[in-house]
Amino acid sequence: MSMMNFTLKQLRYFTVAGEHRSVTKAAELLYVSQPSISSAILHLEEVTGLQLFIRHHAQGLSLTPQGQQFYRRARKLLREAEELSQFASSLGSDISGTLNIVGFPTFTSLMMPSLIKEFVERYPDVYVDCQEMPQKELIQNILDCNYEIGVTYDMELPTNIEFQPLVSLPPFAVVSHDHELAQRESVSIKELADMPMVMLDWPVSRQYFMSLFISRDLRPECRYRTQSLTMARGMVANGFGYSLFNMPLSSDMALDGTRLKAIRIEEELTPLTMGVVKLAQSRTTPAADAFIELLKDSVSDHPPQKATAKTQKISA
Amino acid sequence: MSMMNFTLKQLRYFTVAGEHRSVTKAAELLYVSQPSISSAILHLEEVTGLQLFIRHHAQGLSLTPQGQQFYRRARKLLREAEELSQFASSLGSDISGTLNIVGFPTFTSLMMPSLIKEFVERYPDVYVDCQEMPQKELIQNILDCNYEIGVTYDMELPTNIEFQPLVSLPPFAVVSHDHELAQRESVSIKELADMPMVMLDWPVSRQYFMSLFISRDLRPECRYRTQSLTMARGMVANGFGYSLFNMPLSSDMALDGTRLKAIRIEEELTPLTMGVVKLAQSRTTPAADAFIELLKDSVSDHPPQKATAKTQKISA
DNA sequence: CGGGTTGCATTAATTAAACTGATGCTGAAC
DNA sequence: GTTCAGCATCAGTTTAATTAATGCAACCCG
Repeated sequence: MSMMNFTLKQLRYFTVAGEHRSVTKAAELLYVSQPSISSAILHLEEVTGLQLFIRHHAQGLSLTPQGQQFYRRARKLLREAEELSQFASSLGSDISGTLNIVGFPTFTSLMMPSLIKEFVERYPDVYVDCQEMPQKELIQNILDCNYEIGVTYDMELPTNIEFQPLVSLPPFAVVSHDHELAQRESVSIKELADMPMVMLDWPVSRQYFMSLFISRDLRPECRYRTQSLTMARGMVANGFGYSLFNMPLSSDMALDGTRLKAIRIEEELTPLTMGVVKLAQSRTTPAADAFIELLKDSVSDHPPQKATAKTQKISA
Repeated sequence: MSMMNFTLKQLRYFTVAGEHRSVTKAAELLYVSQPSISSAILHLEEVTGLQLFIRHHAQGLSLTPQGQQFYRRARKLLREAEELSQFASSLGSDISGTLNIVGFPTFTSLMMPSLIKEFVERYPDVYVDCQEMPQKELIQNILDCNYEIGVTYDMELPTNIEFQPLVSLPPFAVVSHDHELAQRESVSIKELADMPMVMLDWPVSRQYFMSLFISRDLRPECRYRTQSLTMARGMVANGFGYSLFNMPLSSDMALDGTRLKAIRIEEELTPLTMGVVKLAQSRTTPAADAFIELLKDSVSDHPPQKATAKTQKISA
């Protein structure tokens, strides 16, 4: 198999010789010796079995009819090789092509749509593919190079994943507007431990929320669990209990119209850090660099909350 | 200029490694050593400036997003190179492509249309380009390789033109149906010399017709000249004089309806030989070979006149 | 018609490139 | 922690490309 017994260089030598009807001229133009051209042509004639040129003694060459047909196709191939070469260099320098992003569910649905919109407006040559999925799967996809960058929490990351922190998200409590805590300005974690809790049950965030209690030798009254953020909001708003979030509420209304309220927690709890993950060993594409830059700008302009937030501010 | 710092072989090594996510596997499949694959990939990464693969220690490679994009284009180029290779081998073996023919005017208009029709019916993959032009120009075009084969007379041929005789065409006289010779079965060249003649004035045929007289120390009464065969027929049919032809009349009627008659010449005159010309040094394409074969068959089945014709038979 | 010229092919020697076997190195698996 | 898998590196070798010099055959010109 693989009958390509010729090289691009030989094709190039051949075409230039064909264009100028001269081996000698081609050698001059290509800055090589005349026998190099000659042998390239002979080699092509050898492997194709065609007579590509007629040699007019003392006055150059001319392409045979077969040679002309072969010439056209050879030129085409060389053009395409050149295009590949330019494509490769544009891949390394232009902000274009496809950018594959994967993000942690809550954050992604909340932040990415507007962010991607701004990004593609600024860089219209980029096509963005953005998916959301749980942490474990996300990391696996980054490891497998299915996605170039991920946007998620600094949790359960293997050593060969590089994490670039974007924003620090301390947890806060959420209650319904008629909850006993609704009028309080702040609440302690110790108080919360005795109240019924609605647990947002993502694989990694659950462990995090649990650790907030356990590190203080507390045990939350974890009465309800759900994997849906919308569901959790609804349950809290309907008075099932409080919940702990670390992404801003964005709206104080649950899907059924009942209302929520965010309450600061008095203790300084270890925040979750949201950031960009990628393979440590992989260079980023220009498109990914640009996206990360935009992400940083976006976070510093409109922080979901301040990176070092002591007090809690929830955007309406 | 010319940034193609890679070879087809390197692209091939790269793509196979990409497909199998393994340098080692690619080396096995391609029957080369593992460092060969490795260095090809490194070279490509060098010249493109891209990181094509991520090396997972002890468990192969995977293509980076950039690597995937480069891979697709590389595969495309390799496919096209393979196609070029196959195209070249089909050029040398298939009866297909374009066949350029050039012919001497009278013969071409008379014989080629039906011949080409039969040819393309038998070999539908061939596109035939057939032109007619005077001898000098025809030969120049053959020398310049603008046409692969020519169909013409064995006259004024340079040494590096190869001539393959097809049919011998002795000249005959043509007169109007009410000419004084019209009822004669034959006429001598000596008689004709004193009669008014209509000369078909092609560059080479004129010299030939003149030589028929001059070699016998005769001088024709060359009253009228024309470069148009149709015109010559018309003038003869209208009684301007006789003419000498060597291609069959094919029809005994001139364009205006007046009639012609062919008369055998008593002397055995040196015939013109019609044949195929091509560059001596050039191999013929399969299509040209097939065409020449058909030409030979056609001539031997329906000879314009017998190659050694003594008596004159004119097809209606 | 012969010497000079032109231009491709050939040759032999050189240089560059590709290839190989062996070894090193690093993370993964057990 | 030890072994294993798998890519990179190295040094030596084989192969291919390149070159300067020469050969050769037709064209050109006086």
